[in-house]
Amino acid sequence: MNVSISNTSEKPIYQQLFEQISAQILKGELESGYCLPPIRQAALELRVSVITVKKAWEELERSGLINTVTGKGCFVAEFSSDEKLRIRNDMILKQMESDTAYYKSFGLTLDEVIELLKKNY
Amino acid sequence: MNVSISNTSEKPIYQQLFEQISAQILKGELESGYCLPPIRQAALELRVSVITVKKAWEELERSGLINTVTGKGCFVAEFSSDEKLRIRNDMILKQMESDTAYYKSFGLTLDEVIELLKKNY
DNA sequence: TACATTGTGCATGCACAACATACACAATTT
DNA sequence: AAATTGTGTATGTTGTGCATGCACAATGTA
Repeated sequence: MNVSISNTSEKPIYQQLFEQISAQILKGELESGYCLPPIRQAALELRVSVITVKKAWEELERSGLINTVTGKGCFVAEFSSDEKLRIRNDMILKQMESDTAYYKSFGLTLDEVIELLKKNY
Repeated sequence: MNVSISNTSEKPIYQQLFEQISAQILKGELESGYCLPPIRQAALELRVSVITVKKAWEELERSGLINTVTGKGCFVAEFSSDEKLRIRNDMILKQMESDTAYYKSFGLTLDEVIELLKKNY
């Protein structure tokens, strides 16, 4: 469990959790079959409610990233590297769509965006 | 009033309004001194509540983009092109910071991000 | 079976978005 | 001046989503 949550962030806690665990799975930091910590333990560790953790785990389940077994635990799903890459790109593209919409609304060109990115990445 | 709002968007209506009007002012589409439509008329036109419009106008006021005069109306503030550009860049940079944080969390390099941008902008 | 550990379901509190309505102030008309 | 119209403002209500605690069900182990 290598995650850090911010209570001041505008993003809901469960979403921060979901995003960080997702990234770790898709980057390969958490291997297939790995058992996530029990929601109670995670909740204790992160100082949030069990339900908040559960909600994040639910999102992971719905995205097909983990398999939940009542009474046993939550395990990172099995999928190929290709599949992993596809899911990662889907997530990133979905995010990028809304990002670019914002930039476009201010009249930015592609080159301007790239210029700003180079300065701030 | 050339704005379009989506009731299904995850973003609050007042924020959609704020972002679109902001962009129009900073792009120069709405000139200094221009009088925004009365909140009642805008509300009627957009089929939302007066209060939703007011909230968006309040954000504009707080950002220094308009001046509100009770009984008269809301007017686009006076500022130089330089100032306009500065505000625009501030808004975009603030957004880009959180965007890039997301990309980085998935382990994307700057080049990968630029590649994706070129494909989808 | 008995018990501990795991995830699940339900009811609550709180904050915020959106709404309808009524109010207060300024400009105009009479 | 007083009344009317047009403007933004304030109050109170409703619905939705985040976060919570506690009791329940399913699984594994002694």
